[in-house]
Amino acid sequence: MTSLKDRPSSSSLRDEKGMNGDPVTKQAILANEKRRRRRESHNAVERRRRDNINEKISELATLIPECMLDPSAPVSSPTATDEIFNPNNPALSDSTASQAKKETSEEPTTPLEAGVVKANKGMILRKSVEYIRYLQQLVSAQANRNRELEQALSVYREVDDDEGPCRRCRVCAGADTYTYVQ
Amino acid sequence: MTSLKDRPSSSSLRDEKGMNGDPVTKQAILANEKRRRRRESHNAVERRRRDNINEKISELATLIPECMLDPSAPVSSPTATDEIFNPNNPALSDSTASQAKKETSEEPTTPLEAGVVKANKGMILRKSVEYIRYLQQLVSAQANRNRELEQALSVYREVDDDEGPCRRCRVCAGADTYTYVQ
DNA sequence: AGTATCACGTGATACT
DNA sequence: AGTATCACGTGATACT
Repeated sequence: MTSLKDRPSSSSLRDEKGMNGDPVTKQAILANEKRRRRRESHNAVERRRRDNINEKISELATLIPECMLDPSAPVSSPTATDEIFNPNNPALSDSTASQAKKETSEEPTTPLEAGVVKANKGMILRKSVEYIRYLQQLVSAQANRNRELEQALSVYREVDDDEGPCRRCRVCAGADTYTYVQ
Repeated sequence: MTSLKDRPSSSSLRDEKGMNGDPVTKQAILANEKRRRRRESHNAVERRRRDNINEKISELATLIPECMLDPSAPVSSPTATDEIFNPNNPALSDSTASQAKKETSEEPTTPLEAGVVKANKGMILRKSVEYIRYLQQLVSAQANRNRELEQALSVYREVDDDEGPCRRCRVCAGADTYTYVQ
């Protein structure tokens, strides 16, 4: 439907320099002009929106650690809390200087076996979701660990708070001479 | 350019049931048919891609804490490491049950002063970038804090490591009955 | 030839 | 009427 919209924009009419005073023609020209301006404005707005979104996606791509983009990344199950402290884990390597993808090409190997997949938008968004989940779990685990440590410390330190400077702790520090009933 | 592409798809021709054997017509019909199928396939592919991207963006929206979506969010400077442990900070409230945006409307207030902005794609992506940066800083700060605590603990515990199980620590743990030489 | 990617322009729609 | 949002279809393009 709306098959009459693709009229060649009447530029050929306008260039027909007679500029005849036919009111119908003039009206049509004006209407077309108006539509043209509105259309172009609309296109500009849309292009800005598009660029903004793309810019943000590119920014996301720079934030997720590069090792998350490279391999096939087997869609880690969202409840992998155990692996959080695994040393060869993909986060916090640096996250400020990344990206690049230089690939000094020597042979035309298929990009699949090279491990570089050029980072689709879909890929980037998928990895962003994954990364946020990972970071959230990491923060949570660290908070737990922190609480444990704080509590363990408080065991030593609460004496200090209650009774002035902790002598027992000092004893612990110089532990070669402690005496203790069983 | 390409103003001849919008031909009405020849459905009117095909319905002209004569099915005349004109080879030119038949060829044109076949070509159109082929183009139509390719176009529709292409559209389906593109729609799938679009849906995937939109799904991921919606997923991101569920991950970022809702308080980051609501207010005007003054584009926090990326070097705000000091505020990381500020208690009224936008992360880790729950992050599993969020979103919603119910807004039991009473008066037609302008959405700007209501603090609900309906979450554009651009908004979601912007906030995702912000949130990842925030989480990265938080993880880093927590790691530092953890190292401090571990070290502080090691001051007390290195004795234990040297001389077997720490008895003194057990005394500390049951600290209400401890006897202690002034 | 099939199956992806992307940017683009456009109509529908909403808020100002 | 201006300024946004969105989904859609389409051509260009690439890899298989």
